[in-house]
Amino acid sequence: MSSNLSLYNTADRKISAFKPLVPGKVGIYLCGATVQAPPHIGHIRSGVNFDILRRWLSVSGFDVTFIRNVTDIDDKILHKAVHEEIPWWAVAMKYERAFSDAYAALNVLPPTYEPRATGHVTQMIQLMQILIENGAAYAPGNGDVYLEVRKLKSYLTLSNQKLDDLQSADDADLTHKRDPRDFALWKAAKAGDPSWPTPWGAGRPGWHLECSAMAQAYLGESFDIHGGGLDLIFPHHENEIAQSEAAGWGFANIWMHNAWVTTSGEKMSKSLGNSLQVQELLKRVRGIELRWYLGSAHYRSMLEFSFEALEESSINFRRIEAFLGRARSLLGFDIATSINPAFAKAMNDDLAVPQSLALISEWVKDGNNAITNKDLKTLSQAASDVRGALAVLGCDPEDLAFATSGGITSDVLDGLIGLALEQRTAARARKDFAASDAIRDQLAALGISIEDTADGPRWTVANETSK
RNA sequence: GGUCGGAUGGCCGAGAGGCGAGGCUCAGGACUGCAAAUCCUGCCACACGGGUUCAAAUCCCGUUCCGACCUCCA
Repeated sequence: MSSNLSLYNTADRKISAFKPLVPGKVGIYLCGATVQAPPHIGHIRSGVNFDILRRWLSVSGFDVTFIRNVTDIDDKILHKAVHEEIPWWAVAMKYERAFSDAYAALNVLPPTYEPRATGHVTQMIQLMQILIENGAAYAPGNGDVYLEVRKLKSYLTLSNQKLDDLQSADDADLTHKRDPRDFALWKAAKAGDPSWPTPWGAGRPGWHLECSAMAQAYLGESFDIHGGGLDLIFPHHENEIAQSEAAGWGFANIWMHNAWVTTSGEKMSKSLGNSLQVQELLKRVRGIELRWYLGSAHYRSMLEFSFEALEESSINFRRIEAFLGRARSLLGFDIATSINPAFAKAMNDDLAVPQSLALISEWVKDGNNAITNKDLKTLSQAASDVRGALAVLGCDPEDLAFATSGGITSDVLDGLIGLALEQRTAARARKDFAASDAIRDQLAALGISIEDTADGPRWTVANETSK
């Protein structure tokens, strides 16, 4: 198996050939959600972008182990628990479910493993033990444990900053810290908060520790790719690197970061209220359409959100979907999936999805022409190239993840609508267009659109969400 | 103050020295009883000022504007 994949690495800000640590295998760790609110499209864009990476690696022949964690304990969750008057773990479960539902609706594959922070306290304690033994971390005795960043031989290499240039935090408390920039691996228990016992006192994990511990637990001391949103570069990923390298681990080879969904040029703001939550947008467009939109820009480019752009993108997708529907009925068999070399070349170039979309448009055009020309060979190839590309992008309309109704069988529907269409065809034959148009209008009122083709009428059910 | 990124046609969105990616919208045309779908044609953009080059959206210098991060963040 060989791959020509090149990826951009935040660490050196260059695109380089991807070389897995173990030939044929790839380990990926993606920072997942802190489950303290329902997911918005920014969260899910990250999920979609890395899902495309994962699917492409799999299609390229790699055996992929994909880890995406759940941060189920942190300050915000505790605050929310007080606010919602339910236990902290109930808050975490509630929003973890909301994320899982959103991922599923957009056909983001479940990770190979999806570890929760609270399930890996043992690994975190082990890591802290190593760090303290190595002299990299210290426990001042109050139950906190800190990493001493001044002692690190290299720190802030990912964000290319200098320790002394950082603005110091307003709330830096030097009661226990040796340096204001030392960060907490472990936080001493406060009254009423959940805590776990450790050799240094009871407490709960700091944000950064969990990822180092869980990445090592599932992927080993060194692994291939670590991903997350741009904003995680500092401090989160810097601190993960600090912890893991201070423990003597090689950690991540490649760092990949997805860009924002922006509104009016700015990082998505809360001023839009709940309207950009995944569940809200799914009332406007189908999951497959939302995914197509979120995946359509390059993962390192800002995606400027607007409802208009979302709608336009959906129209574009429906055109492709309609083509596959026509191709399938014309060919009379299920369309295969094939990987066109041009598509592979684009995807291998740091996941050039926008280029891939241009290719798909070309193939759809070729395929439509082939339908006109009754060139089934060209049609078959175009359709399978389109479907193969859509599958990698997670937008294959045939994917069971997007299956709609299992109710009335299509045979029954086809028969019923066929009856109406026979009447209409008869009316048209005798030039009774008033009657034929009436039938078409009545079907349209039911959400069924009719297209007259050279081979007779075709019907499709309009999308419930797009009428 | 430090670090990082951005500005491309009506809109979205690629490209990173040389044929105007692609989509959406709009206009015209073909096909059609009409419609729909499809196809064809058109709409010649790269923040500003200099420079390098036979050739610059792309490289260099300068300027303006916008944004992200600096210990809560996808």
